[in-house]
Amino acid sequence: MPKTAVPVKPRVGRPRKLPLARGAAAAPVLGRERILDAALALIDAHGPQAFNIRELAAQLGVAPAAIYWHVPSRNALISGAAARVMNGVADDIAPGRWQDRLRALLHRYRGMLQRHPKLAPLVASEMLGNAAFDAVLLDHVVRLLEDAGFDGAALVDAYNVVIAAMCGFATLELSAAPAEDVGEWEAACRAQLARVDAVRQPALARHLGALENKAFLLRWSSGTDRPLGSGFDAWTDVIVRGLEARARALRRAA
Amino acid sequence: MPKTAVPVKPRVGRPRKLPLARGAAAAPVLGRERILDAALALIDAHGPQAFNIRELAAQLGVAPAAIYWHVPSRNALISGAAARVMNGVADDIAPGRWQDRLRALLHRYRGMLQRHPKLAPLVASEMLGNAAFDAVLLDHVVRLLEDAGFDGAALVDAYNVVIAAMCGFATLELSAAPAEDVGEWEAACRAQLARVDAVRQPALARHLGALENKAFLLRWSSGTDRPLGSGFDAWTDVIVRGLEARARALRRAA
DNA sequence: ACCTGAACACCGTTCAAGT
DNA sequence: ACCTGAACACCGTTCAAGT
Repeated sequence: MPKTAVPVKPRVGRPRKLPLARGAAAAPVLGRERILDAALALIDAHGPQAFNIRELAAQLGVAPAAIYWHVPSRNALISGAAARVMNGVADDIAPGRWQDRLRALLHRYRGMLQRHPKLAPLVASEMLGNAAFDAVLLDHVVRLLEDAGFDGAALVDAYNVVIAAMCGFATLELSAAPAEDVGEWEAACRAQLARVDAVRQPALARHLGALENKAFLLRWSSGTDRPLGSGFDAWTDVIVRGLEARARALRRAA
Repeated sequence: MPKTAVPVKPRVGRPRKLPLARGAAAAPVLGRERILDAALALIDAHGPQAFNIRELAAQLGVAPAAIYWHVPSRNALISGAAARVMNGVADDIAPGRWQDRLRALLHRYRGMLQRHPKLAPLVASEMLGNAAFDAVLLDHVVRLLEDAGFDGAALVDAYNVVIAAMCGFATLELSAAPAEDVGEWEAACRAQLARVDAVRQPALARHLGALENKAFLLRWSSGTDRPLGSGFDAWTDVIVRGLEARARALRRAA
């Protein structure tokens, strides 16, 4: 939501840190790092929708306009906070079979989202919107796909599969319900469940008891309250087995 | 971003359509349907971030406040528009092997997002946030999983896998880059690519040419301009093969 | 270099009042 | 029942001015 007071305006841009004049030390009370830390804390607490610069400034004991000397926009703050969370997902992944490394990667990503669930609906889009990707992560992915036997165009496709697999399940699992009304939301979900027609949706009706509050679109608790652990294990299992089978099939065709 | 003028206020609620008094026909110029149509058109055009009620009202030739007689909030408008897009994804899926039906489902969902790419970053979260799920879709999913041999808790897990698979790839593929600056964005991406270190990220560097602008996190064109068709085919292939293999493994263990 | 005060141009939402 | 006018309480962002 870009609301510009004056539509036509030169960009702000990051200030380049000039070396301090010797002796004259102007204590930099704010600084980009401190701002991003505080922004991440606020977003973790109330979600990106409710995040606003005036509260951030108050939290930092500073005038709202001060933020803009270090960061060009609210969006950049959200992206920056998301990037800070993303970085390091792929560090310290133990060597081993490519299957195990892939599983470790998926678990790492999910763990990161579990620590920052409010970011779940954003990370996918922010990941793309962020030119600052984690090169270590991508190198890991490419290497494990080489080990799996992919190459050339097939490796590119498999790479996209892995990235999508990384984001896919965890994002859905941890995206929270609308925080507006708690009980009202649960009631609406239960009402929908009760409306399932055993005649028109027989298969669904058969398994409704098992699915209730444990399945996407049929649950009201979020992934933070009720983790879908076995579902996530199934997810990694399907991805790994699928990549194995596809690699075999491609090798056979070649 | 709930900004309430008066924080404590009773809810608005949907108006119940009373039968018109005979003769006295007050032409209902607005109506929930017409509003949602216009809202969807605006969101398709400029994205959910830029969507605002005042423009919607202007588009409908009406005062902004008039909207609130039919719809309780801006969020409800976005959810409603998203729901309208979602509905019917699973209609007219041809009978056949469960593998083919699953593939058809994934293609349907992607096709829907391709027609409404601006909704891509939302649909996942709106799907969850929306108590009005598409029962036909869910019944389809459960039925094909029964046919694949899943049952009980394993079926619940597999169900979650299928839903995540449906949203996973297409959402990433069609989530657009920040619309702010076009060329600047591409330049930033290219700069990142150039910064990949052949020594520290050797595997990534080896395939960088093939990945450039064709892979998640390494592309600047969106899925609307450059569809990742072969990547999506790989995705469905991996999911189907993975589910096949998992079903076999579970059967063997039982 | 870094921050403040005050303003501008927007918002979503409400409320009384009209018809 | 349905819509308008006008207001309220917020926003992000800018700009001149301070230090």
